Amino acid sequence: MKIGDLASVTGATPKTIRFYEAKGLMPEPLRTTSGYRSYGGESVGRLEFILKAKRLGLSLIEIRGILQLHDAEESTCVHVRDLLDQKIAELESTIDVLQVFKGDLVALRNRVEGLVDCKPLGGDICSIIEQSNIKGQQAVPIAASLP
Amino acid sequence: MKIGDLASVTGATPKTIRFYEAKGLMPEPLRTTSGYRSYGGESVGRLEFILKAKRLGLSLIEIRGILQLHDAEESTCVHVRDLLDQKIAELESTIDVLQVFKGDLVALRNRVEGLVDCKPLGGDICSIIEQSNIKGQQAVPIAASLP
DNA sequence: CTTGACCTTCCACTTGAATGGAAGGTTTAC
DNA sequence: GTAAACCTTCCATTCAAGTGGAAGGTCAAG
Repeated sequence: MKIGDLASVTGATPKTIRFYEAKGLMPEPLRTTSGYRSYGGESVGRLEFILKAKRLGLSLIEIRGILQLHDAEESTCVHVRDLLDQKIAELESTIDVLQVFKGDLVALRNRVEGLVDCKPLGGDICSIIEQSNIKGQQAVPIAASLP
Repeated sequence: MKIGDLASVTGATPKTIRFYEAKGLMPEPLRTTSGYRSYGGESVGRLEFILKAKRLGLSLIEIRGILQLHDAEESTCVHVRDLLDQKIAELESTIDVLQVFKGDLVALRNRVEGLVDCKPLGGDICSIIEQSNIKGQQAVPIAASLP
């Protein structure tokens, strides 16, 4: 099975498969005499596992950690469950933050409901923003990339 | 006012101020004879505006758009309100996605509650992940960077 | 006069997960 | 036998919003 076959079976691209190999997620496959990567059927499972784990929100680093445990023939179960717990906790905290933030934005938005022309007096640039009072040091990243 | 003064008044760093200048958010300031940037008081307002807008979750590109309207002496109000509406809609959709996703993760987590050793049979790598069935093509980015 | 705190420009690096493309070798289909 | 479709490696680029650091100029205090 060549890299393009593995790619089309799993829905990945050859580029991505080589990238996962370089990152230590996919093992180095056998090569044909001409140097082409040659995969066995087990590679399909491995790659599908990676893609599935990615869909669970695990990073490539985390997935590599699981695969290394597996490759060392150690149980991955407890480790993976801890990872899941951690992801759930992160999700909860993210959702909380976003909800508070959305509340702030909605409040600001409602306050400026009727404005049509707010060309500000004095040196101000935009009174909507200048009258905002959002706490926090960092921007909240919104919809960075979603499924 | 030198760049370090502007930085300490606003809480930014000189690096960041130069960066905003390079990106077209801060105008090119006057220079002293020795080449030092020399800012007037209006620069404080401008930079504070940028920092405030960032806290509202606007990107530097979006902020630059507002500033360009302002610099062209056009009203920014309707534009900014639209931006706010858009951010709020994005937030809502993000929160929805994260909540569904968290539900999926919790369900999966509960299903594997009692497992201690899940060394999988056959060619499987980790039955927790292999028994997952999360839809969506992309990973969900969790807590990428929060305030 | 020298030390240290500023300032200047420019270039590279960070994170994460790939993707784009060049230059060249191979295999398959007709 | 040749053209298309693959494959290889390697290097650069993407996105965002900066940060790190080097090499060198300037300014104020003591």
